[in-house]
Amino acid sequence: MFEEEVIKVLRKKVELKPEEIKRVVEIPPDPELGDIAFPCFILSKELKKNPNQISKELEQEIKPTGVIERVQACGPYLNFYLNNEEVSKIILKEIIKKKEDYGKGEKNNKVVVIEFPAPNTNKPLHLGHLRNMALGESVSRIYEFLGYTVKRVNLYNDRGIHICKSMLAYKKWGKNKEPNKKPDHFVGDYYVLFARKAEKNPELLEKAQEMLKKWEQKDKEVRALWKKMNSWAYKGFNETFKKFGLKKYDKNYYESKIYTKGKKIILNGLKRGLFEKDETGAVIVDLKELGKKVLLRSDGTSVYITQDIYLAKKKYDDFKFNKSIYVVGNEQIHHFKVLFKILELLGFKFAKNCYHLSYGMIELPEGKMKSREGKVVDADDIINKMIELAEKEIKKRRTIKKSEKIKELSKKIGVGALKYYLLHFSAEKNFVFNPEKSISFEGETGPYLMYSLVRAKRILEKNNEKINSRINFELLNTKDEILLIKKLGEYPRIVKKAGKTYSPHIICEYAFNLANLFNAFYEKNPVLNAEKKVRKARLVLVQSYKLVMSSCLTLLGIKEVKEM
RNA sequence: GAGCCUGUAGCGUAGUCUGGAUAACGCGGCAGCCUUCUAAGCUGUAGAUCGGGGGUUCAAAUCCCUCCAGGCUCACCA
Repeated sequence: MFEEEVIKVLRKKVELKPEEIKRVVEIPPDPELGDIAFPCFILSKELKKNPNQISKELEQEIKPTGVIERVQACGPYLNFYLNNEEVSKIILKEIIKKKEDYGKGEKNNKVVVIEFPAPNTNKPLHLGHLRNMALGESVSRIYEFLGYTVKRVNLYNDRGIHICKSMLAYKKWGKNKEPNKKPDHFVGDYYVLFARKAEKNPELLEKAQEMLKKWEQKDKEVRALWKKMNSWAYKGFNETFKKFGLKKYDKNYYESKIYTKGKKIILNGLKRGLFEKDETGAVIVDLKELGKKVLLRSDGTSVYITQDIYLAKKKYDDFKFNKSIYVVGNEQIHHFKVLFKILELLGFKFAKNCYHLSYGMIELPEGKMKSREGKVVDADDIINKMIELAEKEIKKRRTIKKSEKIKELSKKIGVGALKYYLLHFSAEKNFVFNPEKSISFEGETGPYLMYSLVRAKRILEKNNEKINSRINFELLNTKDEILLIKKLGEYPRIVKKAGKTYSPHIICEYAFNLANLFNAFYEKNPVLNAEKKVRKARLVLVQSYKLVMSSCLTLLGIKEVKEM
């Protein structure tokens, strides 16, 4: 917001359009070098002058006004120093006034549909799903914060050969048992059992195929078993969703209900000459550089992308979205390129508003995760392990007596640490997860953020004065205070950027830097014991920090604690 | 064979879109800081030919070309 002031001043002295100035002005690498810098390189060609000389001349010509306190040339850069008191006043007043709404976008009427994590119902969720969910939930929250209406949807891959495998194993060896553990794990055990048995008895696979046929023919018995086992899976998933802190889904889609749909759309496309039939009778589309793709098999049945085409349109019919986000791993990049291209070919205008938010694989120290071989990090296991570790940490550091309180705290801290860890990488990166080393509670972590917030809350709690922004802003004049305030001022811009690039990691980084500055401030600047006027001023700063950090944590899906 | 993604201190990352000031942060090293609002914290210090090589530019981690390494993918699996 201070950039505009600088642009205004520069426009009067420089033959550049405001957009051109806006493009080149930057924040100096070191606060000592000022608040905003104008690099003079772009002028040197036209004026045929050394940029160092230009900046010197501009320094002489420009007189400080308003929030601009000082203008100084430094080599080819013209550095603008802002008046700290003015800056503090503008930023802090805004935060205190808007409270939780600081940084929020205006409510707009745009709808964002976001789909995640789209699990298969034959086995429990794993660490990859948690990355997916952390991303999906955070991006949802960021968009809500920016003023959009967000519709969270899930797609259950609830039919197919993989489901029949667990079903068959249960039928053969399950003895009609009811789940004696978390029900999705119970189902998953039969999937693993099937894989083990099928190694020696290849005919089991044929049996599973037969079962799938029966399922398709709506065989009563098979369908009943299918319903039963899927309901176990859903029950288990919902527990995990809840434990991981996902908000409710607005709509669930089920592959079993849509897998034959979409055929109409394809046949219609065929009629319009968008697609063609090959010699076997299959409907295909030639997407040139993206390759060819079968849309209907020669026997007229649908393939996976057929239902995706249907679902994309269904989502549009259901929500009239302005944006449709798919949170899906990077192994499906090509699939989504193809899907979106086909939607475009079909003439759906919403095609250009579809976005594949892809993310990288998580590997284990010993290599890739493989669910069939049991080489996976199970979602529930890792969540529970994190909670246990958090509990250990609490007991190490604090003496809290109530075990209920410890439980609640360790849950929030453990899950918070996990979420921060999963979100702090940029999404496209693969990373190796080492259960022993990866997640810590110190340094750049979720608990670090939570802890700094606890410190702020504690100060506010112990204070019994009214906090209002009618203070003397000049009193907030230490280096720590000024840096913290300026960082707080960046928040609205940061959220916008995170939304635009679907990047929760930008919030992570910002929140960490902010907490870092707060901790530095906390260390050297006593609040409650300060002289009255200074105390009042610092309380406003602490309150502002609390509001912004709290907001960051919400966007990351991390729950706050009162103590830790 | 082709396409996409990744490669930055011992380790883990940000910065790359939109080129600019001494390449930023965490972990781990080393040296300090708890009679003061919770030390899950703070301060200082060492540590980098930004995968290699070329090019464009006044200026390249960032743009272009090429090579190397890892990952993902390339019509009737989901």
